[in-house]
Amino acid sequence: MTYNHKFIEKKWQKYWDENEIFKTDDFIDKPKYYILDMYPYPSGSGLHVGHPLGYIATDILARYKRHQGYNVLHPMGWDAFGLPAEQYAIKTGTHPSITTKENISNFKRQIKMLGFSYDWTREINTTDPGYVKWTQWIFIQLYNKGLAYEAEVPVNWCPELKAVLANEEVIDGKSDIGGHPVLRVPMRQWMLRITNYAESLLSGLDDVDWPHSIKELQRNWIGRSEGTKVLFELPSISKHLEVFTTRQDTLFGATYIVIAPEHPLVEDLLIEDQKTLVKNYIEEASKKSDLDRIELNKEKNGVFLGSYAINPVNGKEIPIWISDYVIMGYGTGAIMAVPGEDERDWEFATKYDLPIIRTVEPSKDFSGGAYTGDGPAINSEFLNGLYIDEAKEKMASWLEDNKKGERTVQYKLRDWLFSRQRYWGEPIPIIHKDGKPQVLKESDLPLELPDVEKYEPSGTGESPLSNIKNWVEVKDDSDNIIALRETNTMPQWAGSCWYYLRYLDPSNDEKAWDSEKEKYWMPVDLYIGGAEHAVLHLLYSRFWHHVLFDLGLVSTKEPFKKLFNQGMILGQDGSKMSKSRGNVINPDETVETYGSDSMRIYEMFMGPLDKAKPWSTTGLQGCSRFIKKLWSVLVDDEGVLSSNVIEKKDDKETLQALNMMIKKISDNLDQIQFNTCVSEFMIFTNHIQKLESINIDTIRSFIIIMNPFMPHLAQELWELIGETNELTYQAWPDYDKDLVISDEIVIPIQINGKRRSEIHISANESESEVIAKAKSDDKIVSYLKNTTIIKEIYIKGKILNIVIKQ
RNA sequence: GCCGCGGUGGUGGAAUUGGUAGACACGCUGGUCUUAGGAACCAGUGCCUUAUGGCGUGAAGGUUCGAGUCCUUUCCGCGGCACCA
Repeated sequence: MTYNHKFIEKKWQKYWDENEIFKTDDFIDKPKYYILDMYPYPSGSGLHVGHPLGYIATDILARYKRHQGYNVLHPMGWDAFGLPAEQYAIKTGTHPSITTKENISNFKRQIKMLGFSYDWTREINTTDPGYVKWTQWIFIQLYNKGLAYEAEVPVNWCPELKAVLANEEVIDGKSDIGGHPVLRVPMRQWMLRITNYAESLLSGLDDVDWPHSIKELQRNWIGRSEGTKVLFELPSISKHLEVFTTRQDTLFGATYIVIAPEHPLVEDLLIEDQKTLVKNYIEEASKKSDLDRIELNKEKNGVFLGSYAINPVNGKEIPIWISDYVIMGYGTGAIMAVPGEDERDWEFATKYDLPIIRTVEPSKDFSGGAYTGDGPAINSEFLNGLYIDEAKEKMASWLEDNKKGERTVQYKLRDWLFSRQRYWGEPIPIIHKDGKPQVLKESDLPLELPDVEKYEPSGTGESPLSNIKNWVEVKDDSDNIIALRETNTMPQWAGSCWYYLRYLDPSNDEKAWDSEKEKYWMPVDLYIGGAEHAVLHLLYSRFWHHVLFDLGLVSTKEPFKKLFNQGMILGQDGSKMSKSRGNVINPDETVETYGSDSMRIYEMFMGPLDKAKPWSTTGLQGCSRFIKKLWSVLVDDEGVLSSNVIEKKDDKETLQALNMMIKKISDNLDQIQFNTCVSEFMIFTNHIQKLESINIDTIRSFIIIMNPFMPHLAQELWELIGETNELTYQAWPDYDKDLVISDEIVIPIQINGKRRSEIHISANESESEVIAKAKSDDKIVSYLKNTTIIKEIYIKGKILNIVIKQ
């Protein structure tokens, strides 16, 4: 009987469900292991085969850890607020909650057909009122801690989407979703003070086991740089201008100042003669979208304001210009230009014929413009001769001693724009009374979304909620004053900032989570998901977690101890899977034709989990063939256990093969290397296929170690060998150290590092025996004729190299 | 431009971390079986060459008894950031 995946897979999925095999209890007396997937946004188009890649990996590890005796928490849920459901609502009038519900049920069906061992009793949905309540509650904690505030800020306004986007949602001046142009428009927004946590978020990276590249990405995003704030006197208006620089050592070479067009002192510093020019320039600059700014990147433009500043180190008057290559959002929005040592300043100075003074002696072979390398200081009085690091130190001290500046640290990280002018998101739990914001009482949570007739944003940037008068207006009975609800909603990331905490206690109505449960389960031991969330979700959720830690609400500073990014599965043509390319592989068809075990092991067999690799249907067929082969080796034509599987003692070779496989699979699982595990199964299967009979105990161990990868097949075989204990909780087999080495070893013999022959030795032969044997090998004898042996290098059990001279 | 990652057969990829390069699989070739196709099974398959032998991990150098692995230079690809002072 050939392997019937349809019947067998359904049978065991039903069994797991009905018996709640994967339900996880809190506080039981086993070491805990929390293994988390990045939960999906349930889109209308369903999964393609790339989506479950990470879920297969976590499922394998979750099952492996259960075999190892861990209490495993492995939950799944839905990130269900978001734009697509809302845009669908705008088009069709269908309420997003209906679309969301349908999509979730389709996603759940697809995820379940792959036989994952989730504890579905902990399933969460970010749009459930019971979940929204606590998302809003956390917002209130942030607000009360002074980390949420309103501000009139230039935002990324996308006219096409009629929405304001976060910096992270804008790619090259276009919206991440849809690629529409994005403009800079000032609007009232809710902001979260993530910048207060810049240092904490940066230093926390040292304590987590994350991929090097993701840590670097976050470090770059936070963008810490050390320098000084330098005070330049402005004699014409009797004020000071603050400038941030990391190159205070070049201060003697600062020949002019550039400030951002939005800088508050522009107005004061502007002289009458330059007014028209400057006003025009500012207007042009403010109209530019991000896209324009990038396109105009090549040519720097600016205008002289007409006023001068005093260089604090030598008292010289230097002109003040404006240019949009200086941006208001970073540092102080003003720079001291040192064309001698900065390429941008060099370009600008050359264009407008501004003076250039070198303050670092370029190396002899240097022939360019700005010199950014190291060298002794020149033209810099008390700094002359000092190299950059020393000169920086000395200048920083001089500035501090003379009250002309101070050392500071700057970050690139900006505050997080937290409001969206949308319907389908968590309402921000704020009312505006007498024009002042107030948070809702905890007892008023959750603040649910009202029903609306039109989902379209108002077009002026206000959310559809602003049209619902009887929702927006709230009358307080005590004073009869009408207060107005906040009509902005939270961005999609809000729910995912803390969902991993809700899994710990998903139906608690009294608290967001029970603190004893939190202490038992946290931190997440392993978190697997796509690298595209490197600076969005992963930075935002760390930020919330750091705040919750400071509030004493969680017990660990970092939420995710170990992070692993799965790679993408590409189409058969090697390009990204997408509908427009027509190269999408549907998992429904794959599972229907080949079964979920085949799909699971194929996705693992394709290559390293973190690499991008193309789908191959013939490769999948190979895995399917392997499963059929394995089945036919162990099960006979009538569908019962093969008569070759018996009580007997296995030959040594088979025992070695088994123990070798156990060792390699255990080692590889610990290192998240699944492709080689699948090879091991194939090698072992090829071996036992040749045997006339095999010990049932060997098969029992084999079934346990294959279970994480091919759980349906494993369960069926487990039943066929007559086992009645629950397979999921069987102990992982140990390997016998003496049996992972074969008795007979092949030793290659090299002459001067080139392989010339090989000899067979037994494991315990001594060096001199091996050398003697090698020297009597026919080929080696001929190579050694008429030569002198200089050296013999023997690496035990591995290789022998004989170094000779002619 | 800056930061990070990577380049191994016709293809996906192995290689105990300095010790037989190409495990395992796909594909291909030949064979067995079959009316035929498919499936299954057996054998072969890095390149050049007649067996012998030589060459081979993007390229060029270096360290070493020995380099895919370490060092230097260089080329190419991918991901991220991008006037951040």
